[in-house]
Amino acid sequence: MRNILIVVLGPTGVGKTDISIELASHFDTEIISADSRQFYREMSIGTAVPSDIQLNKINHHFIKCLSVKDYYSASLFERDVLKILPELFRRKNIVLMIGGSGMYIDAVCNGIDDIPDVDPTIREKLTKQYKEEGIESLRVALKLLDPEYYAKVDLRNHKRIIRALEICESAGRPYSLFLTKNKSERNFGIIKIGLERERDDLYERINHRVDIMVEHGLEEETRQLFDLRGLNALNSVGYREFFDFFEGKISREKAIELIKRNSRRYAKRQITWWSKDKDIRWFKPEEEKELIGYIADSINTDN
RNA sequence: GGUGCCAUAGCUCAGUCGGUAGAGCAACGGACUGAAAAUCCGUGUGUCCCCGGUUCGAUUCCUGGUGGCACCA
Repeated sequence: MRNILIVVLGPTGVGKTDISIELASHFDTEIISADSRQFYREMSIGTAVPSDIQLNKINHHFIKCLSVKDYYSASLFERDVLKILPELFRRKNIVLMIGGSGMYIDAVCNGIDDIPDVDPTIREKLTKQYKEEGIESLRVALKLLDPEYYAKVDLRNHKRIIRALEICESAGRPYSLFLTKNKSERNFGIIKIGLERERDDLYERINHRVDIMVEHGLEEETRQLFDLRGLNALNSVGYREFFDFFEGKISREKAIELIKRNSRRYAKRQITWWSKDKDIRWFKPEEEKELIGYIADSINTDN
């Protein structure tokens, strides 16, 4: 039987964790987390990592394996997942990958173009330029270095422009030359499962989950990370809002309210990301039997 | 029971000296290749409480309801 990676995705708060534990038990396998914030061991409460009970019951990978100080990326995730998969497939025919980080999931499923590494000081320099001279100066540079990308990039999004510029400068060639969009071949099958809920239901769960996080000590977890708040990993929902509270910019109540709102908006962005992926088969969380049946059928048909 | 005030977007409210309406928040839609829980773009979504009346035309003025609030009993 061919090896298969079963990807379970869905917006934040939809109930991925609980179902993934059920699925892993049922199919007797392990879980790869594809959540770009659950990687960090300093961030537990605010990222809703699986409970210790769940972690003890099922073998998890890529949970709390990094420090917020570490650099990480979708590309590194692709590399690291492809590195451990052969060993997992030696033990199990199917492996679960659960998460909500669309780009990370795509990197594993489709691959991501090979683009040279960049010296961090180049990005720092460009970021400084952006802050001091504004986005127009970045546009001018990009138009010169990579007119092709300039023509199609969102010229109001400084992160996209900085990314392109740092590659141009670092590689000495236009960024657009590296973007092949070719899909990588994988030597395993992939089944994508999406979990969905009615919007009202999802938002209610998100709001409630934030209250639970606060009860469980999110404020304290965040306070301990205050000095590191400039790090990218901490530019995350649930953390940035509390940092603003600690700095006196907003009230505690406002911070909690904003965590709820920003979580809802994040969920919407996730839904948008997956809306065009026709390979995803969507299920409601209560359709667990159908879901298990679908996976079992897929395993038998996929060759 | 009486008197007064109010009723407009999901919420809080503004406004139209009569020509079918707009702010904030919330919400909705979209983009996305090593920062992605990031970053960026777009969109008012409305029986102006209800039934009548006056008027060419009523969300606006008038009668009567209904609901809410306040005060007096």
